[in-house]
Amino acid sequence: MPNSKPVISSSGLRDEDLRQAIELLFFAYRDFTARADAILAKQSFGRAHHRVIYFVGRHPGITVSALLEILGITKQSLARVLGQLVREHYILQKKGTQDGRQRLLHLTDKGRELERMLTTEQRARIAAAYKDAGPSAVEGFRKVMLGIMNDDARWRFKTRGD
Amino acid sequence: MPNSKPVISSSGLRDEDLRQAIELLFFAYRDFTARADAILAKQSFGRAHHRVIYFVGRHPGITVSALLEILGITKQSLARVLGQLVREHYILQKKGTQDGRQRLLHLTDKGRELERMLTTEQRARIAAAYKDAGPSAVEGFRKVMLGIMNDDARWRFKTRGD
DNA sequence: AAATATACGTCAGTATTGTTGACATATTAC
DNA sequence: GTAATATGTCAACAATACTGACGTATATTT
Repeated sequence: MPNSKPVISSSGLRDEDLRQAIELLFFAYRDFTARADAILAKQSFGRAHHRVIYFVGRHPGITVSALLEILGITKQSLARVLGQLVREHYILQKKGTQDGRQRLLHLTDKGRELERMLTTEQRARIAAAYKDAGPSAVEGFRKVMLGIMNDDARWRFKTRGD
Repeated sequence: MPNSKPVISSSGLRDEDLRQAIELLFFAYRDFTARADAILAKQSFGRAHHRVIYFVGRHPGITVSALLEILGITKQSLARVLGQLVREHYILQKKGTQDGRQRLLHLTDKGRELERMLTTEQRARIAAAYKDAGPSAVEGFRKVMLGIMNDDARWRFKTRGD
């Protein structure tokens, strides 16, 4: 006799498949971040520092408030991490020319070097997975990931590369 | 003239694509976990409680050490959260019959109810993304996610559903 | 020019989740 | 009987997040 009847949720998809997706996200994310965390620990930085370094590197001249929105954390939470990175010269703040209230964030050479160290490992991991899976799988991966995130985050990707 | 020459990494993949993947992971995971966190906060539980509830629900009778390996945290970290869930009757511990040292973990009805509350939202999110993306995209998503995680985690999926 | 809004910083207190390290107990394996 | 294993527990600490309140500089509005 069959193992058991597949449970079909109201969406018409098998419950098992949906649960598997939850776990794919959990394990992929857990392992994806683990190595960078280890590197960071050596400099007594944490994952939060990594994220700041990453997004400042990605968007040179980003404002503090834009960074806050990306990270989805509070000003006070960011302040501790960002303050550290600025004091230790990983990040440089430049007063905005158009709007003098803004503090535009840039990586220093030191910051860029750390950023490279951290993401090299992650990029290699992605590259291996992409090569193994093949281009059409990558396209599917992108579609599903975009579908999972909120609308706000989604159009961050729509304006690029597509 | 063209925007700029695409940077090709040593893997033969465009650097931009690899960076985009990093961000897809970040935003999808961030938004995926956000709602459940909100529900949990109302019961003064956190994400750690969710993960324990989830994996015990997924693997009834799981041992403490197996759970520790899945979660990738220390015994002491788990103890606080698990102890709470046991004291408040979300999880039941049964002494192992084969090995009397083991404490096999099970959800109670109360625990199952909380589990359902938490994952209903997440399953709906996945279901919507899957439906939108289509079956072949889902297959690609699975391939890439499996490629991203470590080998240990990967064969957790190989024995099921495939 | 004065009032208001915005961008950013900072202080203080608290919760959650994770870590190390050390030690205790029950049970199984040799 | 001794050693290994599965689990629990105490204590101290660090990272990351939160809320709430207040301060300062600059822009915008009236």
